[in-house]
Amino acid sequence: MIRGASKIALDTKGRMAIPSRYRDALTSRSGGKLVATVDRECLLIYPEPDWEEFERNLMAVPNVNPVARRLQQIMMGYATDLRMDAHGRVLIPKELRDVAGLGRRAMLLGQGNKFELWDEDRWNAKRDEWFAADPGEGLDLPAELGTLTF
Amino acid sequence: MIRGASKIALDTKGRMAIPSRYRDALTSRSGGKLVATVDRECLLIYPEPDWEEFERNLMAVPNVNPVARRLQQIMMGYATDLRMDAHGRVLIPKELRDVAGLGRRAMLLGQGNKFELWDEDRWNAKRDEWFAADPGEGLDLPAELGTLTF
DNA sequence: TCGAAAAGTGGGAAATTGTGGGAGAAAGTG
DNA sequence: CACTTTCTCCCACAATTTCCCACTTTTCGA
Repeated sequence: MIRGASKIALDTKGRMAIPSRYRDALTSRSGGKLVATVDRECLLIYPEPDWEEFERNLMAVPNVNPVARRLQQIMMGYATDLRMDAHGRVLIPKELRDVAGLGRRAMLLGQGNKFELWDEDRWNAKRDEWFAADPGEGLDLPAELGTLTF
Repeated sequence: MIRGASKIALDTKGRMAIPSRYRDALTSRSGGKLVATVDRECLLIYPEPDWEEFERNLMAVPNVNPVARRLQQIMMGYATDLRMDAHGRVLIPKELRDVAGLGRRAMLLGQGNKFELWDEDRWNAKRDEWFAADPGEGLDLPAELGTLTF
């Protein structure tokens, strides 16, 4: 499982060094091939096989529903192949950086089968907002959460 | 079961010595492999197998629910593998120290299947606040607490 | 109460990882 | 077709991590 947080820098060309602790796993899983796409506030970066699986599920959703259709358009539309270079870096295309508001300082978060890439300031704000929120606030917890023990 | 409180120091590199009374147990349980993540005000440090179990439960929660999604993002996103060195120390990554406000003096608390790691000042303040609070304040005790006898 | 062993702490230095930037190749544009 | 922009492949330096050794403090037994 991919996990862990790393503070990283995007250089002026938009390149990002994948933290070395992930590199071997990514190389053996997909030969270093990754797919990036956009989410609401950040980018998602999948090892290629995991993306393909998600893509199949995404496109299988009947798209007469306008919400489903738009999700497909955005996630598929922005999905871009990435390849690690010799130093373990990938180039994040400008189009994706713009959508996610990615500046020079970024945060890479492991999320099981994928990474999330956030602009650092945006992520910190989001996290603080969550921590500051009243714990009782989340009224509509899914049933599964009620039984979750830390 | 992991229990007990220890006052410990983080050195300038962010290393923390695991109290020796835990080391044998941790070594035999997981080869000294640990996973640290963040909670609201402190860090949580699990033996790797215990983390993996929690992780499975956490990621099994459907993440269309925004509360569940954010919990996953933060706990999974910050979950970082640690390894004890030859002296029984682990390096707490800067990203985690920053979130938990960990300075030089810290408090390590056994919590059954995991440790909590607090900045000492923050812990003392929290503890005093908790002791000072009106005992009847927590009105909606879960049923399980009602049957608990000290 | 002393001495030895264990535990806790600090820091040097090599190895690894992260970051920046040059220059040629390729692609897009008028 | 000439020109600009973007992409790749390098090399070089900076920062971090890891490994090691040394010293101080505490614990425990004789």
